[in-house]
Amino acid sequence: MISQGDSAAFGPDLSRRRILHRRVLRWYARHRRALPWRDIDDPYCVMVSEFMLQQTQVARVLDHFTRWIERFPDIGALARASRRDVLLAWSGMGYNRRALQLHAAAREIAARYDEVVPADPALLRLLPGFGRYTAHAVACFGYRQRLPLVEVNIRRLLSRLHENMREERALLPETDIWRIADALLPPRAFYDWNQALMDFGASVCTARAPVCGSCPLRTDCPSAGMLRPAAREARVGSAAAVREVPRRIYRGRVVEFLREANGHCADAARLHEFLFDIRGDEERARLLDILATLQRDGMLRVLRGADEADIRSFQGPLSKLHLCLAE
DNA sequence: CACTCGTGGCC
DNA sequence: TGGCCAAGAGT
Repeated sequence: MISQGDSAAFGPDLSRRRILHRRVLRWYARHRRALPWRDIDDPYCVMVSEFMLQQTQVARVLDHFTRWIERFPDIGALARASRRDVLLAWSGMGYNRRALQLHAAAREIAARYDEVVPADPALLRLLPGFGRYTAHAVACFGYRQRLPLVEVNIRRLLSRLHENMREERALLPETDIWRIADALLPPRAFYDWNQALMDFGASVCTARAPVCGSCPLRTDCPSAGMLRPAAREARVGSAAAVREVPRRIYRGRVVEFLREANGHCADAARLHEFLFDIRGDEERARLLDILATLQRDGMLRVLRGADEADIRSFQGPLSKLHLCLAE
């Protein structure tokens, strides 16, 4: 990827870019967090950390990462594990499909690549759960390859650094940010640079109330001191309008319920009681819909006489519907 | 491309 | 207190 070389704040100007690199890396040397997946040489550990970190704060991952590595120390161990054990070990992390994708990726790496995580981002990109960010992150942090990264922290930071943003929530389009990230990537210190930008975005250039006053980039940044909080969305309709609970909340509760079933099967009637205070036809349909999507995603197994295509068409009493965590 | 996917902390 | 947010990916 080549910089467009237009009016990009730092793109064409090499000396300004170097100043920026120095300021960020100096800040990083002073304020970097000690993270167990940082500056290690095991691409598998990097891969695990990157999956855990998808849409998840560092603090939560710190609670799970080391235990996970002890439980599944390498690609082979994870590939040989059952889905059930993987889902149990993932408890508390959220977005349970990530666990299944990590598992599926490990099995594919074991089968196709002799348990060696590919170094080529184009190959990584083909594995389940690997988008552009994760493929570049594993190649960069696992194999020391010079590749740009864009996730939420970097997107926010580079947006503000590139243009005068007026609202905290405002972001430049992601395609623009990838181009900017590529143009700003230092020739040698790219590993620390990528790590530094994420730390910096998490603690200085934050989503809400960024601390521009003490920011080492404030003289470089067109948005410094200009960011105002996003306006609150006015409530539409009646003041008491209640937002419906998203399906994924119930999905999470179902999976957690099945984890605690401790290997035994649960029947849908108990799940129905567990999920809903008021239980009518609507709640029954809601439950069957939830179970159908969980089954589709391979998170649970449904045991019952007839093998109908869709659980949603189940007619009998819920107590006759037995299910358990995926094998 | 807008929507879906968990969980918990934050102000 | 409830809406927003967090090292994104899949559809």
